[in-house]
Amino acid sequence: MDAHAPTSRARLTEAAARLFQVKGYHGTSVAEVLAEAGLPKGSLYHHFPQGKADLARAAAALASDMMRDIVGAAFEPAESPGHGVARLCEKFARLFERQPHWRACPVQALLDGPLDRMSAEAHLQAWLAATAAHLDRLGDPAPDARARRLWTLLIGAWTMARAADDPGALRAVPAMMESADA
Amino acid sequence: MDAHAPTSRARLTEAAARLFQVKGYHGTSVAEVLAEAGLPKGSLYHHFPQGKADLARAAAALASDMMRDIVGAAFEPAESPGHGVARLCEKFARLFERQPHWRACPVQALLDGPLDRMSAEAHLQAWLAATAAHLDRLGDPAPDARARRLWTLLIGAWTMARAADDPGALRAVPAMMESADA
Amino acid sequence: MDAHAPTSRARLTEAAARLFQVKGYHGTSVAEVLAEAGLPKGSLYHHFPQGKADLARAAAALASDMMRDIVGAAFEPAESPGHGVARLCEKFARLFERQPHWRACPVQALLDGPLDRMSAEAHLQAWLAATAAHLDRLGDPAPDARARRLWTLLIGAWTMARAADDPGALRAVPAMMESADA
Amino acid sequence: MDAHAPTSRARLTEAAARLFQVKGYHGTSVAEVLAEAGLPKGSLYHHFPQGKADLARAAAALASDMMRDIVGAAFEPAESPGHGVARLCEKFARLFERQPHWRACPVQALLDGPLDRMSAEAHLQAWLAATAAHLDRLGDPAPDARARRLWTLLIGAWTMARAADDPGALRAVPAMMESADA
DNA sequence: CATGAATGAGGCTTCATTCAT
DNA sequence: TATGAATGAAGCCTCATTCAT
Repeated sequence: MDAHAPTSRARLTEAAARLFQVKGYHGTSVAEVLAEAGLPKGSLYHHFPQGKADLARAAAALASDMMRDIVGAAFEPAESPGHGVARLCEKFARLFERQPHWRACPVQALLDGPLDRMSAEAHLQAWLAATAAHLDRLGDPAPDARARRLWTLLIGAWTMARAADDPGALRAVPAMMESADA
Repeated sequence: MDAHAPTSRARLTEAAARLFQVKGYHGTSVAEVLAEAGLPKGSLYHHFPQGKADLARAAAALASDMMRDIVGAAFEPAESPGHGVARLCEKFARLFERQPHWRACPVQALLDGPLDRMSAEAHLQAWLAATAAHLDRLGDPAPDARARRLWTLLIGAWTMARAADDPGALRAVPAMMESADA
Repeated sequence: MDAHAPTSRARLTEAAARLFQVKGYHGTSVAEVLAEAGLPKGSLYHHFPQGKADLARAAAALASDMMRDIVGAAFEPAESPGHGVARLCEKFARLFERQPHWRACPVQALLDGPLDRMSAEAHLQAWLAATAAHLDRLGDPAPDARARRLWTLLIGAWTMARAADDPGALRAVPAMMESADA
Repeated sequence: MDAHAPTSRARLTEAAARLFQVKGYHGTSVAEVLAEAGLPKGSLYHHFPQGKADLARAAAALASDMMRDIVGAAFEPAESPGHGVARLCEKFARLFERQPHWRACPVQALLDGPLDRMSAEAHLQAWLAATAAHLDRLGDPAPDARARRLWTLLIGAWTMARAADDPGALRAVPAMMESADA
């Protein structure tokens, strides 16, 4: 009702998205999600009748929407495909540095837990499609292949960044996009 | 003791490596590991006094050794860096197709569970170093950068292959290594 | 208020009577009752301030009234005690066949849940008394004993019918009433 | 191992049989069963991997065996069918008086909870068969019909005894067996 | 009067681990 | 050494009920 205070459902979804991303679906208890959201025990099943699995689906949808927004915010002011790629990688590097739950690759969260593979792939394809659309708009001659290449590198780099506890791998992605020797 | 029949400890480690890779550390119960290994309930703590965490460390070490062997087997008969890369990607694609637990990216398993980040990175660095050594031997002018690029792409491609339920992404990696436009 | 459309209270009572009879008081949740009645979550406590226990009392009263009506409908057109008994047993057999919730013996429902034993016995005595009155009117020489005998057999036969998934036991009651050898 | 101290499994089964008979399957919590058996929380699933439903099956089997023993003990010393019937009813009346959990009709317990109908009927048929065998041995001319009649009356009488809080109904069964006018 | 949201106690079950044999 | 039994904390979920609107 109140547009300013987030609803209980939204708080649960946000808390779940954060926790599942860092600790995984099985590594996160619903009690933790409720505590993170600041809600009492019984309030989960009112908003998510299917329980934890429902929560995972909502969290994945939220993460997917956020990712689409981040891609949009990175590419919209860009003046060239390369500029957009650089902006996106830098955004991810800063998220990695500043927000603990962004240290885990958001794509991995889609593949853990009860989200069926088809839904996970649909989310991933949405990100690829959004990226390709921006690349196309900016004049990239092969937007689909470039988007796929970019995301392949991003996922791998994110995993390496996490293992190294350093966002350097994410910042190295633009150079890897430009040349075969980087 | 018997060098031909796998010992109980080895069977536990192998079962754990398989299960942790697919379902994650928190998604796998010790009961499942014991069932997969075909061993009785009480036998875990004889071989792994620290319990599940011990098992995770042993499983990671086993997976790491296997990966080093796979890299070696791919690069040793290779006649050029590109040939080695192609052989490695094809090996991974076939593992993905033929063995269910290889559908999950083996690097991800290092980042779940109680393995400390330093150990996970050490395993990953070992794979990078082994790959770089082979590339160097085969005459690659920038073996470290190429190894890093290869593994970044492999990790990303593996994740995409899993989401798509198709090893095509892994087979596309060699082309991505060669040119900035692939 | 509307005499033609059943009120919310009546729909709740009927739903509860049906469900408690089949699944028992503890086996039925208030959410199920509300769903069966097609009413929203919050509406129970407007009609039954004491909640589930209140509902159980109303359901028992409703079942008791229905039973008295069934006994009346069976015996009123009867031309002899035996005819009335036969009609009553046949009615029960048909209810058993046609309405799922009549597969469970209605007397059992009185003994589960928060209905105090005195109330349960009062309902049962009312059925016995109604039956005895009809038998007396039809000229039975020992109406009380015959009513008691009839209901003892009916309760047992109903239980057997349910276990056998066959109303035959109910249809066998009239013969058991007539002779010691049936 | 020790033949004198009942095993944990036996204590659980006995506790469950008692509690399910009085309070019903849904009205009894596993915590209550464990408390009644004097065992800690985790010990149920070691002996009954399927949990509460398994416990219900074991409890029904135990109750069924006990009933067969009671029937045997009543009829073996009997000198005639009528004598056996009288002894059985008196035994049940005394159980009703002396042991709280025998106030509930043991047949009803078979029809509550997860025991499938076929199993419930099998138990009931076993009691009928045991009773008929004894009646036959004692010279009853129609043992099957008489056994069926006896159990129909017993089940009904037990229910009435419970409602009345008085075992009189059970003690009235022999007379009902003998004559159509009782 | 009517209702969706909220609430926390308690339900059943699984867990990793320890113990007695 | 090897193992089935034991253990209780913690897991997810359902429950009957109350409340704010």
